[in-house]
Amino acid sequence: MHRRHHWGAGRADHAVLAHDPAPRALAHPPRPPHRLRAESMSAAEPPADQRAQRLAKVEALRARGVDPYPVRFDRTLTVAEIRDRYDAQLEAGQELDAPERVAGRLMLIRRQGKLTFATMRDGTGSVQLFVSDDGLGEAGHNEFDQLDLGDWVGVEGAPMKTKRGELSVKVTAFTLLSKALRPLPDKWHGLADVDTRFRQRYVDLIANDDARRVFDIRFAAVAAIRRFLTERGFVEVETPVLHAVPGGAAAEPFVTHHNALDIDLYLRIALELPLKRLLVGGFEKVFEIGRVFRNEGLGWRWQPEFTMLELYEAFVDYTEMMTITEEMVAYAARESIGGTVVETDGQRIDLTPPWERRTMLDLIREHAGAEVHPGMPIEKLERVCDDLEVPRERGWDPGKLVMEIYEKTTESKLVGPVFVLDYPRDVSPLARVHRDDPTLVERFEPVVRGFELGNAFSELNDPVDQRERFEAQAELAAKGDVEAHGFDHDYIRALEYGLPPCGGLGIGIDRLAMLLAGVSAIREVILFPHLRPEAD
RNA sequence: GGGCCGCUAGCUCAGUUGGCAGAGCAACGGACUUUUAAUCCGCAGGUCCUCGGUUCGAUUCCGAGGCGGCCCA
Repeated sequence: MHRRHHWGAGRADHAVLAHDPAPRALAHPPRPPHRLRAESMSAAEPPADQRAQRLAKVEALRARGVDPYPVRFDRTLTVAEIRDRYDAQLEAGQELDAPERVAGRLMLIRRQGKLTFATMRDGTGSVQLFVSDDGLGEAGHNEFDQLDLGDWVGVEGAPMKTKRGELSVKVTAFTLLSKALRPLPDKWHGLADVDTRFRQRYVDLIANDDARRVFDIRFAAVAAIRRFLTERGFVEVETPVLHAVPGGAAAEPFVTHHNALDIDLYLRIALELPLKRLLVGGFEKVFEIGRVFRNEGLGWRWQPEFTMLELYEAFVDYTEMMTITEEMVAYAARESIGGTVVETDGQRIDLTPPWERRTMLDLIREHAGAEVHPGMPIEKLERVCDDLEVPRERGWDPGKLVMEIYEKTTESKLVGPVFVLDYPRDVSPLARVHRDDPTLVERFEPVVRGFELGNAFSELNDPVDQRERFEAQAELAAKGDVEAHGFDHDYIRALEYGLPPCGGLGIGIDRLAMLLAGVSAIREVILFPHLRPEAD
């Protein structure tokens, strides 16, 4: 049984008492209306600071024995349920007499003489509150008018429709549920300052409807992916975030330290190697959705931590990964945005399978007009680079040059969705050599809107070949490449027990969310993106 | 890391060719019993990001720094 201060008056009061287990008339007898302001501050010199004014209200409430932060409120319906149940059956001007209890945040208040209209929002939507002396009594109405925008309130009242036909709750009792000390941003313009939007995402979510929409899409898509994979027999697993040898991608890791063992550990840069160990162990279809960390700059599509989906399936190759990718992304789109067509930047992109499949070399020919191949003499490739004004560094091998040409001249032009197939072997130390060309690997990236959504291989399962690839990476590391793949001896040992032939796929969940929500910055799809710390 | 741009009231934004700092919303006081970003009248609210410099005087000009944005690497 919980006490609450629930304002009601006159005949409405009895309706409250009838089903309120804590008779508030005993705990908090009605008292004459009074102005908080008059008792807490001088009329001639009101505090300028809105927060101070609201704090004074909190103190005034406490002084009268009213808890401005009561422990709970039992509602009978959500706002959406009120709307579903009563919107169609009420006509303008009609009132019911069966009260409901709803709770939410006050978003707008319109005072019209002796009436007060307020817009209250909960997690499901907004509904208007109709407050009058008739319903709440003069004292209760005065008390209601002490509420501020942003306050959480619980109200009791019957559904009604105003003369203009607006579905409302005719308030016969109310409780302050949580006093907001800070004023909301501009009710029309919302919160626009980019810095503040990300630092104080909670305010962004209150003030900007679009912020909430983006996250609803993201989390609906993630839930859909889980369903999609689970229904196909994939098992969701969890593998360590702390790695002794960071691997599975080309990236610089974050370093941390384990005190008891006195060793440095690395935050994972990919999920890949532990998951493939599971296939060695006999799992045939596994996936993990998890945070990975890469120690690089912040940019419109870069964040130091982001979310990856990786999945591995035994006995299949990368062509099966293409099928899974296009079907899974289309499913996630239907479940999150209701269709497979996304429109952004004036571009209309149809994610309906099947997606186009093109080799990287073919796409470079089309978009850069250059004939390249990782089997070409390196001097020739360097000349192509220079002709195309693609910056290169001394020591790059042919595969790296081809990859760089692709990334600088072609990738951003691909609207897609398109599977870019068959990458140079030199830049793909974990992928199986291509069945038709020893300088390539069986790898693809799904590309949409000019950037890759993920990465997939026919996985390399030959331990001798894998050892040679790691050795090549170690040479790069010795030359100073901080992104070279670490030599993971245990991974080689695992392969020596036998990894079945398998396909693997990684999808950048943040990038997928960007695509589905139609936003162009990764920060928009991450609830609390990293920024430089605020100055004190 | 480099270049350019921004930082002014709680929020959204003007503005000052160097001389008491402006609006809308929010707040505060008032009018209004069916509003919808209500309207109307009145009234308050500022470390003009920070620190230095120039100047009789700096929010404005100069320099350094902080945070953010865009472009480039």
